[in-house]
Amino acid sequence: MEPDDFDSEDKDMLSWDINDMKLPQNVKKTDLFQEWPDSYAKHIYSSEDKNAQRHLSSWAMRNTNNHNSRILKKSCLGVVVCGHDCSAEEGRKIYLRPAICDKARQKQQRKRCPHCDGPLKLIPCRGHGGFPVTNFWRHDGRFIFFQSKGEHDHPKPETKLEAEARRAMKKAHMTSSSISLNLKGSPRTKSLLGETQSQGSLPLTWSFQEGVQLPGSYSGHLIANSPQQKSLNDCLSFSKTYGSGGTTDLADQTSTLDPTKLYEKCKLPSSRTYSSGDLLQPSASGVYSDYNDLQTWTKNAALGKNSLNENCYPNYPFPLTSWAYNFSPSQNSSEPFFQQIPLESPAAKTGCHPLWPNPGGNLYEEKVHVDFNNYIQSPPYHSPQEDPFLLTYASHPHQQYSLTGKSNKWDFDEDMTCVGLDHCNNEMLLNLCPLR
DNA sequence: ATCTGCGGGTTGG
DNA sequence: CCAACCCGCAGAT
Repeated sequence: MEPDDFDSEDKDMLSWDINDMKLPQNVKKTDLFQEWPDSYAKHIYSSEDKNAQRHLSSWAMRNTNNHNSRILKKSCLGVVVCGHDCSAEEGRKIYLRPAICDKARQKQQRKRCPHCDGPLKLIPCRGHGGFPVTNFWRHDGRFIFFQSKGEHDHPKPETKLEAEARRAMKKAHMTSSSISLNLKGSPRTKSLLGETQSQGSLPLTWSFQEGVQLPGSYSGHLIANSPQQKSLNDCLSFSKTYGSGGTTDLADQTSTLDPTKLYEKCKLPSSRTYSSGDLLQPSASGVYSDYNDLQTWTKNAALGKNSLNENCYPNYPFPLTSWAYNFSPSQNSSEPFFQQIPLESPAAKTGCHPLWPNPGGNLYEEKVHVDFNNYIQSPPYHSPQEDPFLLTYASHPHQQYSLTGKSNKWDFDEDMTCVGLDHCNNEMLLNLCPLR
């Protein structure tokens, strides 16, 4: 707050390097957790920040041995795309999250595209001098220092939450498969089910926007009353939508899914109460500190894209995953915060919202909704990198990243070769403080 | 079944 | 010496 301090503070915040013997300890202001750090970013988080404690990132980061127990190093695995570059409805592409574990990744690559059944291709990250982008985490004193090296040269994969949500969905589908057969069995639906069962990958490519609209304004409901029920329905509608293009009629299926299970993980953050005003309160958390973000948000809202949904997710408590992150909303200035938010957990992605009580805080354990988005996605205004999932909305061709064949930005030169690589581990969660 | 972190070990610059 | 990576182990989900 005081200008003077600010300057010196700023310097401290930027002049350090993760390898320095001593890292600044006079940090007055810690950063809000960044879900999609990119481009040589540096952040100083509070040691209380759960997301930081878990070394989370929405990029698929695997653990890398740097033979330094004090500094945790992780490298990016890139993103898994359809080898046939298929597009779901509306031009959406599929960007799956590479499994972190080598074995799981190999297995994943043997699976087929959830949409066209084509082969899956791993686009490796080469954003750091041809090597994967690396992230470093170091716990020191009351802070957790984060440093990123390199700039991701591929689309964002679905987040961990989204991937979990997918799995959950799949499970739900399996569970209710018998029923579903009777359900509206549109061709689409059927095929999806089949895929799901045989492939294990996401079943669908649903359209996020259509399917996920939150009912109404989000603001009020963030916490609303029976969010769970609602969300469940929403969730279901997703899948259904995907199949029929409809929207909410999954509710009827809901009952078949064993809501109990779905909700297990989905407790809404009951303790938190957010008022609609929270959404735009940048100051409180710094969330919307970025004017552009706000602008974008506004724009979306105007467009009727339910920005909330996209950005903040309203209340969708989608049961599928545990959402746990509380990312701060404003990410790199380059990322509009809504990038992916569409289906993803709102929280997860952007951090924007009301559901998060304290942006740097830990929501971590809350669970949430789902994010299907990843899978396919299409957020309109992002830059390629920003969109994790899929990206393209036909209607918003601007930044699509289509991986079209070889002309794409990402050339899969390695075509399937990449598939073979793997390593294991990485990304986020857990490690509550290993690094000393 | 996976994720995540650790650490031994190899390879190439 | 450093960086990238492979591999297996162990604890936690």
